[in-house]
Amino acid sequence: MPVTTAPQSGPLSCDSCRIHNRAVCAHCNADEMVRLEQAKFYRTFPAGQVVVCAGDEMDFVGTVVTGVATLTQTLEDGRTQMVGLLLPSDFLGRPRRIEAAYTITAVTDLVLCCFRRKPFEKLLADTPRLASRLLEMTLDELDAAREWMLILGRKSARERIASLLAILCRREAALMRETPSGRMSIHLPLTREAMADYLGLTLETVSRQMTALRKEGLIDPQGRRSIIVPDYAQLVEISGDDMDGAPLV
Amino acid sequence: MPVTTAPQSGPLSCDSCRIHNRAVCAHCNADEMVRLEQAKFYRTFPAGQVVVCAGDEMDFVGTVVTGVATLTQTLEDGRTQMVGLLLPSDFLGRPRRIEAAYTITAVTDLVLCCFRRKPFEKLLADTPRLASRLLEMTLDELDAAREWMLILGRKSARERIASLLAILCRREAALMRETPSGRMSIHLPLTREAMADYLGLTLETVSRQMTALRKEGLIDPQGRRSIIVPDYAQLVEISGDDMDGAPLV
DNA sequence: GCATAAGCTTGACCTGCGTCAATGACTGTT
DNA sequence: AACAGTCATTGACGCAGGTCAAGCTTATGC
Repeated sequence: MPVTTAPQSGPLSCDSCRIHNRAVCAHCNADEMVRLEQAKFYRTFPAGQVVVCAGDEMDFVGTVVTGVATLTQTLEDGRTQMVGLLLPSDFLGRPRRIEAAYTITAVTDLVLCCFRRKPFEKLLADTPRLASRLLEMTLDELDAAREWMLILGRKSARERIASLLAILCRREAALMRETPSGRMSIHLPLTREAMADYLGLTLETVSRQMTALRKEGLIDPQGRRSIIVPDYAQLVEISGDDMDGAPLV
Repeated sequence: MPVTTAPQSGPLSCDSCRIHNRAVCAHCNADEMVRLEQAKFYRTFPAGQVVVCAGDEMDFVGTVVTGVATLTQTLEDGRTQMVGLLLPSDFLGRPRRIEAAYTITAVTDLVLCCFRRKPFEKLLADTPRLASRLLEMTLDELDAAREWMLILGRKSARERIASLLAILCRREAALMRETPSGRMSIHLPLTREAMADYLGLTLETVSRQMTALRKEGLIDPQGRRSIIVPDYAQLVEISGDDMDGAPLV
């Protein structure tokens, strides 16, 4: 499988790391960063590759540096539900757990900043600032999961699509340290099938609703991986939310 | 509103606390427990009462000592989704956040062991064992939320009901420090409407599926708040899971 | 260039669950 | 006993979204 976007792998320095300020190491001081830098190592995965399968042993934890990965759960008969979408700065793996609870898949080329699990647990115990940041991030993830539960439990297909696009807008804006508004252009790394797995729908339904939104002028697809949202507020309007939602990471 | 089960409120000692070993304070040593004991206070709520509304200021955090509470989210048009079910030993509130993100409601008479938010944040910062336990509990809640997402996104009504009952079996067993198996009797504190809010269904659908499961002999309701499960394994069977799921808290 | 595959769109049809509505069961009150 | 209120059950009906199937677009390999 060819690597289409060159992953920035190799020994990056934490000084120049573009996700440091949002990652698990964000609150560490200089001394602590030295220790982290000594223990870290990078791993890369090409688009489409499985990072770990649910149930497999996972002897590392890490942070997404570039690319996108998904967490998915599957029933015996093949029904699949995405339960996490990992974007740059998101943390993966769980301290003190050996077996992976979910299947992690690289959906684009992926660069991870990793730590072996045991040494990371030691660092966690010795570095309150690291532990406190991890708690904060986990609580944010829990909030995101709960917003997602509302989508899965109570929203129509149309509202679900709009909700997903709105979430991606907010993420995109957060990266630029802005609040989402007006006309926006977002990157959509997911296939229709991945969107369906995210939203608890079938890929046909996703496709139909995307077509409908396009025809109504609510979205304007640019090629296969990018979308222009002419009016963010309008998107939120039809997502069913009343806009006062927490600033979802 | 009459109090039907006498809440064990009043100044309980942490020594005799029946949920200590599963609560946020579980890993604290004697010194730390002294400090917690000085800061704690109990609050009680009668069944049906709202503890806090989403968006309201919440100046405390706490642990469920006895009773059951729910976290719910609501869309403007009234659609409601439960996003958390708080049983004894579960933690509520979020350090460093003032506004409640969800509506918390007592579904039975409820006793909470509370701390004012600010002092608790101080304790968290000074007590690694407290912080580490809170992280562990939050990660467990995140796992539970993700299992729930699979239910909401991909399971049929029948499977959802079975999943909920299986989860309650596991919780019931965990309380007794056993693994669920064979014939079990579980307490069901939720109304049909609350079950529907949990499962992303309507109360009519819940009622119909409960009737169907009863007629098939998979459950045997005892009055309105209690159910006998003749065969736990069979319940898991029809829940769609393949049984190897994580031991869900 | 063509071949193959992966992903997307669209149509026709069907079904599981939601909606609306009536009735029943239980509990506490006067 | 009669009642009022809450919660649960059951039926009739309709529709949103699932299923199955065909064809289209775009990308990649030879």
